[in-house]
Amino acid sequence: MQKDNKDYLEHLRHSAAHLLAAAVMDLWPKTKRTIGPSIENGFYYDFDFGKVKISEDDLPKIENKMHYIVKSWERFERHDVTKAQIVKEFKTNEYKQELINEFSKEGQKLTVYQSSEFRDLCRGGHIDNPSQELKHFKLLSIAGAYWRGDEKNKMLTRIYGTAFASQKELDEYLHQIEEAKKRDHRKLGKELELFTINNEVGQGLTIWLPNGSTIRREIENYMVSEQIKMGYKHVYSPHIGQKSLWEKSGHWDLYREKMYSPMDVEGVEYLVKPMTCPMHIQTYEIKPRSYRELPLKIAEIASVYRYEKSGELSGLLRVRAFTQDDAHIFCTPEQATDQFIEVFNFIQKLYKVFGFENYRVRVGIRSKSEKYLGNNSSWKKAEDRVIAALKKAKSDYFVSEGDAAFYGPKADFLIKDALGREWQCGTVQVDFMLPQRFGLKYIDNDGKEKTPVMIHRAPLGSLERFLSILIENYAGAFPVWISPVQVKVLPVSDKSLDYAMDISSKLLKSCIRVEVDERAETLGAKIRDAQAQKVPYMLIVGEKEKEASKISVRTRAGKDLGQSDLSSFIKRLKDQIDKKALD
RNA sequence: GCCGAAGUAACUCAGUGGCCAGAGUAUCUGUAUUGUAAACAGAACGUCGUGGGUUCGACUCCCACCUUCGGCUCCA
Repeated sequence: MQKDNKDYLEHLRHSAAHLLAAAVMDLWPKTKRTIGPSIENGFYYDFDFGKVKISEDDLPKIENKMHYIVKSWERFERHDVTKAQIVKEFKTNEYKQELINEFSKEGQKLTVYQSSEFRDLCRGGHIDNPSQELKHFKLLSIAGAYWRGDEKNKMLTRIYGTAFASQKELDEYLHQIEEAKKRDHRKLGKELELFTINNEVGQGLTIWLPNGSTIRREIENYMVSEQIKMGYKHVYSPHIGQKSLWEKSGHWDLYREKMYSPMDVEGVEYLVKPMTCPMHIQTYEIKPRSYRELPLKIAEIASVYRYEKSGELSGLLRVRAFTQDDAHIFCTPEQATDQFIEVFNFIQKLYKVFGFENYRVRVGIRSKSEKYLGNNSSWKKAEDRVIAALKKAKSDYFVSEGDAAFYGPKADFLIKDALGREWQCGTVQVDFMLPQRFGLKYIDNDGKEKTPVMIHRAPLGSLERFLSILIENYAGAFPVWISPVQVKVLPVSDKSLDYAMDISSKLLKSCIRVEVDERAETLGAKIRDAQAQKVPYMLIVGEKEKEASKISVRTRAGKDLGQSDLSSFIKRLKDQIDKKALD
């Protein structure tokens, strides 16, 4: 098999997982091993260590053992086994027993793969000769993981590692991880003074600092103006509302664990809003609606509050108060597909503007569970509608069972952060349930009352999450249109400070975000600091520029663009801002 | 919430069971007035995450808690 082949890498990593298990069993013979697949960037193996505590300090020891064991592994031998044989072999391992029972029930053939002394229940997918090929691996971390991914099950110890065909590729991968950490939005958020999350305010609660607020405001303004062009109507709604609102919507029943406890206001229970749908429904209900008004698109940049378990919080990626670029489209059933496609295309357009190309679309449909409202036929209809719309939009997608909202199927946009982790951002959801529950109606052209369809959508998802990925994507060097400071004026010495202030006020009048570095520092230091702040343009002004009534332009890429006059610089900058040029 | 790790100055990080815990950067003061990535000097800055315990003595050892990080579960 070709060594640069994706399957080869999977086989290599799966083989490494076997080797990891062998090393662990050698070091801690009482351990119960479970499963060890290859994953996107490596592999893992889950163990039940019993009473033994394993920590990251043990990883080098395990790695050494792996290097030792692999020398005697010249092949993976396949053995077909009967259920009776294999049950006996793993008689003290309830996890393997569970797998064996399941596999044999499904009529699968049971196979064991053996290398040297080590045998494992496995369906195959290995490299030919581990002693020759399996040399370049590293164990990376330890984590807890529930058996079969279920919170109700016992927590096992998962050991993560990675393996490559060559040392060079392994080193490159490890280097790449180190590089990615430099783009971490939490690190950049501090360095560039974008936001702060501290414990005085509370876990998962963001304060946007001036720089971050500027970025956010630009994006919000852009969203609002684009949506106005598409016929959206923007509203404002309160942050709390009576609990009965969410009882009516069904959220209280199905989503309660995500909401903060009700507060008592003069004997009536209120909730801090975890989502805005019921509020927007009120805007629909103010008067009888005609089919002529549909689609009615109600939008709001809306802050919502959801309880996330403390261990789930992560920088801006997962917070307890976040802001959605929310909207609800009320339309006729006939309009639903086209409305869905319009939203879908809008999201794709937005992501292009922000420079995201590597995202995936996940279609969430129901699973066999109790957590959904409504009956089978309306669900089937809605799911078919979403998939038909995606086909019509000619988009690639993958279907994921169990990822539907409780009121309907949805399509989510998944974007990767610096470390390659995927996060759900944009979402479009088709909803036949809430209009019914709230008794929404419109008068159709035949004079009859009908129930509209609702489309819930948030193209960016959460501004907090979207911005964190944006920060990492740009490594803090934002496109000019959203850069907190677009131009930094650097006087060569105090002598040119007046001229610098003059330039600055002209830029301000042209609505350019500008700052003057007034410090009595050397020019070199001023440049260095402006560079560290990733300011797109530095204007260097000294005696020469003052004399010629010009400015010298330097970019954050370190390019000296030479002298130009201010008006042509402003014109070029404005143009770049208007075009939302990526750089 | 669960598993594992970490927490020392505003930031990045050294450090040792024993005088008063250090460095660089940032801050403040002074000098230099500077031409495309770091001027020089001085000053100030710490409940060593919090609370208990062991000890003659704890930043260091033990316990509990808090927060953060990597995962799991959950999710925008």
